[in-house]
Amino acid sequence: MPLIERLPKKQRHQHLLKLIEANPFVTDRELTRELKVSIQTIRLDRMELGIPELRERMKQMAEHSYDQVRSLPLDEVVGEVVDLQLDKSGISIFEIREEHVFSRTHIARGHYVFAQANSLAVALIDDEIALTASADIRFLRQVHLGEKCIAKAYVRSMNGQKGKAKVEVFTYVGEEMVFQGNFVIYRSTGEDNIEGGM
Amino acid sequence: MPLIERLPKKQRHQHLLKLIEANPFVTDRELTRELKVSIQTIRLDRMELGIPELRERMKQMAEHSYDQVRSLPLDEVVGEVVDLQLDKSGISIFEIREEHVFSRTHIARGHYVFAQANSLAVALIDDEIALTASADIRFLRQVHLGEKCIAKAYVRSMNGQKGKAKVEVFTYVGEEMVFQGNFVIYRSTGEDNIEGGM
DNA sequence: TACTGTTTTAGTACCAGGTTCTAAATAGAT
DNA sequence: ATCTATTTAGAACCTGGTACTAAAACAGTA
Repeated sequence: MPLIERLPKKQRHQHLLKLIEANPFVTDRELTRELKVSIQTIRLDRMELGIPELRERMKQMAEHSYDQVRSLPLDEVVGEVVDLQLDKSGISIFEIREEHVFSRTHIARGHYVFAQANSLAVALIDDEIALTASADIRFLRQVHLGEKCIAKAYVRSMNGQKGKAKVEVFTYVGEEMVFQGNFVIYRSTGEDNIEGGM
Repeated sequence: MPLIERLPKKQRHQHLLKLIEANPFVTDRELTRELKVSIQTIRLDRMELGIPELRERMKQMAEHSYDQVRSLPLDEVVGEVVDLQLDKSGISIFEIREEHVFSRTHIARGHYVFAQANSLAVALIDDEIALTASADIRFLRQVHLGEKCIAKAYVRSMNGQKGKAKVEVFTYVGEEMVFQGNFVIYRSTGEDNIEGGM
């Protein structure tokens, strides 16, 4: 019953975990070359650590991405739309996370706040294709990591079927307004009447 | 040489394509039950249609999602800055890919084009912290899947150390201007002199 | 030194989900 | 009937494993 000096195994386990995390596509055989142990040891280690075999790892990744892709169409909108009255008004919520901020300052990058507002403005328009033509925006104060942005959008005008819609968006964190934007959205009812737009 | 009535095969091919698209995780054996043909026929069909085996499909999906995750952290700046003269001008290139477009129309979502311009405008300012205060933007024409956006930014004015910088950005696809924006960027030289900004 | 227990290695059988190849059965048109 | 395309069958082989048995190598200790 060796009490001391049983570290190499634990160290190998750590090493193994790192190797597989670094490259989930590595086979057991490739790992033997890296860790200088037999393939059986690799397999025992994987069992102890609960790491599934290569094919299972790939399957899980594939299923994961498939689920994501399935839900991506919802991602045409940045932020979660919690209320939507087409051609009238809408509300969306967007939480600022690690990936949305400048790592140094933890302040949200402007384009995410813009993206939320833009997405909501576009979603509001009940039309085949709705694209942003122009926007006039103000960032009123910085938004920080962890803050929840609540964007409220209102359609201010709608001219005809081949026209532009004006949408005003206000984004709040709590009581404070952090962003304000006036969007002009092109609404094409199928025709090629767009001169510009996104 | 059967000239007529050779449709069942083509129909089966169509059916097969749809089944695999609907569920990429289906095995050949499962497909035999759906299509009422032998497993060899399924395999011949897959070959003719160039559809890889289940494991290869899963591997490709896994690699795809892995690549996506890998490339996300590079996103502090949207687009690749290819030229940068701090406080003067800069150029960045951004290729519109699948994940940047509306899946239905293949037109780029506006906020990506904005993000490229915004990122470049911020990168241009040689300061500790640079945040977008406001912007006035125009989307001049749609940008489509596969197009390369070349954004050129110029600093138009700079007032003092605690001031705002005005940056003008033009984005082109080839010769065509697709976006134009006037950004006001706050440059804080460490102090807390920002009233707003991203 | 011999005994004990852990750890590592080796080897075999087996599995899923295929590929590759050869060959036979079947269908359809002429 | 015959010719050709299509479909089916079967066997050998592949990868990257699992499951299991068994032997060796190591360590600590009595």
